[in-house]
Amino acid sequence: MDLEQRIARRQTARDDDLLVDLSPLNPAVHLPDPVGRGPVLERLLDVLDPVFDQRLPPDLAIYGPKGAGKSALVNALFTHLNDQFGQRHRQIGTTTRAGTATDSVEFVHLDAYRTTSEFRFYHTLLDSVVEESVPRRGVGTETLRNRVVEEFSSPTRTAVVAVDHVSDPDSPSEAQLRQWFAPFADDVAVVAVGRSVPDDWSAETVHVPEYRQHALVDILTERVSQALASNALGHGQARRVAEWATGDAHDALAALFGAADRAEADGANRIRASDVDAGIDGVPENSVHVGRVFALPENRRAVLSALVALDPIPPIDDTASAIAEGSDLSPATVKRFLYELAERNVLERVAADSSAGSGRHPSRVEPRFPVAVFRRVDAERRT
DNA sequence: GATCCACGGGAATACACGGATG
DNA sequence: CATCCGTGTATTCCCGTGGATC
Repeated sequence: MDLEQRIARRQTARDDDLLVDLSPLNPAVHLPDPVGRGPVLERLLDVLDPVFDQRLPPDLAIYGPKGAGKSALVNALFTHLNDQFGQRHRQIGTTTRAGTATDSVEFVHLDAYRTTSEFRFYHTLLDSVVEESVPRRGVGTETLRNRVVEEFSSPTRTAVVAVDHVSDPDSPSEAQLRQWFAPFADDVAVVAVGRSVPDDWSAETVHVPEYRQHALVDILTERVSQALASNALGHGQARRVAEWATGDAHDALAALFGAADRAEADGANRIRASDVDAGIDGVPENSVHVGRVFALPENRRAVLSALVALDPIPPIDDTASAIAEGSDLSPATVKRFLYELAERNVLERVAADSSAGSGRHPSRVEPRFPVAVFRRVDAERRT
């Protein structure tokens, strides 16, 4: 957010308004400049140093616990580096390959949650590297792969490709990714971002430790200052949330988002202790990152959207038919999706009341992500 | 050059079987 | 044992694309 936007937001926000703009409290939104990450950034720049001589850096694994800001770091760093080196994209309307190509290194940030098949992998990669749009249908995986290889066969074209969320159960394995990268491995440097270093990783590694208490408070304070009217949140409350979150920025932000959402709904002009309680309460233990929920395919998100509108959530069959009612999916399909989402830990199956008759008892699904954040952000993107 | 159609990947749906439960 | 949930998987459907055909 630039200064002009901030001023505009302040102008439209009246004095007694609690909220200026909730998006800085959305854990899935990355700020352009990470707070309090100087040493790690230095380490990353050390490893990436060859790009300053237009050369490819070594492969790199960035690892650290959930909510430590790995994605935010990579996102900010790659955005800046691309402005610096990715000159190719600045050439307007240039699709010719020969002649205009300059020595440049591109920085591509992929999300493994969204690149679940070989086809999607090549599609996303190609799409972020070429100007023209890449067909999503009617074209074979091999065709896409050949086009990617062709793109990178140009001697001046190289890229640093970060793959976020590797070695997660729902992501393709690192070995799998290796295989997909293999046809043009000499022309790209791979940055694997995840909770741990992939097995058999022989290249560079950079560890991103979890936030210290005070660092997390700083982050919360910074984001709150952009999101809420001044003095809307006491310092003690920020500390309390940071303490509860034990270094996990995602959970802390989600809790504050929920607190602000509730305070606003109540017409309060500041965040009260009870709002913080409720906000914390609205973040499940071992919560799934909301960004992951938003990365789900459109129809799954629509199903979740309808699910969080149900209160209370009935047993699965009733849930499925209630959701199917307002969509063009059949109840059987919705049910299938719900089980699939539970399998992927986005939802949790819990025992529904078991007093009913014979046979196996149905269950119910509960969200395992911060519902307040999802609900509000989802509603916004729908309008 | 216009039209047609087979192809490909993925999503939706159907279906069947295994196993939990009383 | 009867019943019905959960899950794996086969099948159908969808829909752009690009080459074949005329």
